[in-house]
Amino acid sequence: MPELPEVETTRRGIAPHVLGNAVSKVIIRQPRLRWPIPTQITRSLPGHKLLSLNRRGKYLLFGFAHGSLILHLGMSGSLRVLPTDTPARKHDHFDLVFGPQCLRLRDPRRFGAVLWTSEPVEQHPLIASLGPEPLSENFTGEYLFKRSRRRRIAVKQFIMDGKTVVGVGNIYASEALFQAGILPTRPCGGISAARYARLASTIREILASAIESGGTTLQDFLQANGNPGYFAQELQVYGRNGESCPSCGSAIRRQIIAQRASYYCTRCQR
DNA sequence: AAATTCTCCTGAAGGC
DNA sequence: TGCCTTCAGGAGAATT
Repeated sequence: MPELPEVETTRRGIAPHVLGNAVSKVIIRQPRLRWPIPTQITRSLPGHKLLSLNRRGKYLLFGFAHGSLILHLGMSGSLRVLPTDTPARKHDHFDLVFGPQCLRLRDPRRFGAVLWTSEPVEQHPLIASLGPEPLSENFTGEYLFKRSRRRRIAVKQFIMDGKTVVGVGNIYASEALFQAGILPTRPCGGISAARYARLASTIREILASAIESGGTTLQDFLQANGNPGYFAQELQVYGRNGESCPSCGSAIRRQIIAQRASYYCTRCQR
């Protein structure tokens, strides 16, 4: 599923194929994603050149002179650059056609989104309320410490909240907490500044290294084979219920926290 | 304000 | 083989 590193990998993968090119056509096969795809873009986009392709959290932002297309991959979405005449398969809901090549959105579970705004994109409600980028300067242990005071939710929930920091999904939350030695159920408001400093570092490191080796995922993406994530092998605790902790050897535990499967070592994480 | 629950959807996996 | 049930999951919306 697309986590922040995979969205970034996607962005880097498709950018050279579409940036600077003019949209020739927009195809909406299934408008019912998380929100309806605005049909106006079939009329308003053709003829316009794609000027920028940025990422904010897990949102991809396609910049045009007269507005921005906001795209989210949800949990099963993928984007591919294909020859425009490639027959659409099941779940291929949306095409942005650039002459001979098209950008195709496939999303079996339809948790993704395609939206349009003619305002500055950072003012869009979905974007405006987002927390800092985990790889930016603003994201520090001190920030996490301050934001968590007088709150009681589990620290795992806290770091998965997009208002706290963007891009930390269920998998990387478990991994970062393991690397930081913090119990995911611990109330966020009682964690020290020193431990948050370590957590901010592990979040940054994990996401950065995931992006770093995103090339492999990118290739799969270009090969259009819907391959599973490269990182499955790198994961220390996620999905490893009952297996031994790579650090101390004791059994990894699975526990549902806020309706999400969470994995941790009861010995290494306090 | 903060926390919790609900919701969208489909494919995979498990039970019988 | 096949049908039915359960579950996973990103994140905004609704509710407490």
